[in-house]
Amino acid sequence: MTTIGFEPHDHSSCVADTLHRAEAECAKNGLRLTPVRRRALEILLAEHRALGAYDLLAVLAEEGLGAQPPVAYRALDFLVKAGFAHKIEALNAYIACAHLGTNHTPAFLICRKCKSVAEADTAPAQGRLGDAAREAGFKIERAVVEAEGLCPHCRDAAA
Amino acid sequence: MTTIGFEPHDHSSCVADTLHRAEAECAKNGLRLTPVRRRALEILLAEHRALGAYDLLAVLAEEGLGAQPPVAYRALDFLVKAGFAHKIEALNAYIACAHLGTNHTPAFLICRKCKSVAEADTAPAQGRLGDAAREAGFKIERAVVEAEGLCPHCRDAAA
DNA sequence: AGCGCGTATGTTATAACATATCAATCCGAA
DNA sequence: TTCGGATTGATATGTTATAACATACGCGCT
Repeated sequence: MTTIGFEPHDHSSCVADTLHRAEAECAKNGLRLTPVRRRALEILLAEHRALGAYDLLAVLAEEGLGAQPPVAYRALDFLVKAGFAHKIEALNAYIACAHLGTNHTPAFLICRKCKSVAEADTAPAQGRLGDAAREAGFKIERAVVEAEGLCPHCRDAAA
Repeated sequence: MTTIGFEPHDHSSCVADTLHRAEAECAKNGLRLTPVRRRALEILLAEHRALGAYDLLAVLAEEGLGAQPPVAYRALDFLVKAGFAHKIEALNAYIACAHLGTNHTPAFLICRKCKSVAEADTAPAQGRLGDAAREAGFKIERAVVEAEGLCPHCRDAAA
């Protein structure tokens, strides 16, 4: 699976594509992509960066889609549960899923300079972490894998 | 490297041992293990669980070692920077390092039931995550690897 | 001793992130 | 069409983290 986020790409189609997939998923699973939820996903999709709940809320509020924290948190909760977005624990922030539709365990590469975030896929439970867990008798249900550092662009700029 | 946290072990020596190593590290590197810092480390060491900054603060406050948030955050900041403690991002909480002195990239196994946390070591930058990063041209500086699930004990209890 | 400097602490206030609760409303299924 | 679950609206509050500024302490220097 490719790592999406740092490479140049056709972003408008990347956005439209994800929205379509999300709609299809909802139709299939009886979920409702309501206006707030849909708009929240669009806002997250607008950038390959993580947005804080209150950043999202600010945009929604401007558009009259709700002004209180629960509005943003409910929308984010829905998107995360549906697999349309992920929470970046190291940033307490949220990002649209870049691999929507594929069954995946996300891993993130977070640039500390420009704040862009790429979503890779590393199946951590099958690697060394899985080995360590097996050895300890631990049953992994969810894995958080986040790497912080410099993206290709900022790395070149620093050199 | 072994995974410390779930197995029965001589905890009082595990605590004393870590404190000694921390003192040695400080002496070697010109760091100061002041009363608040030392006590904070002891408090974290008391359990193989993660404590919130305010949990730590409550204990420190009881003992007259400071009553305001910055006291706890400064102590935690020192311990983390010195490598004596780690932050568990998925819990917004802190835990004493179980492998103090060894040069390591920690990975955590977090039991969602009993909240115990084991520290493993998986060198994630050399596994699949490292491969993905290399492929993307990303330079990893820090990696957060945290698995949530059931520890051996709670797993057995559930079955 | 007195001074200068850097580290650590004390204290207030506030920023940033997140959830509880309860009432009102929507919308599909029976 | 009415019931019930899902969604939204709104207020309040809980939790985690940091900004900002003042003060105290340790230590080398003269």
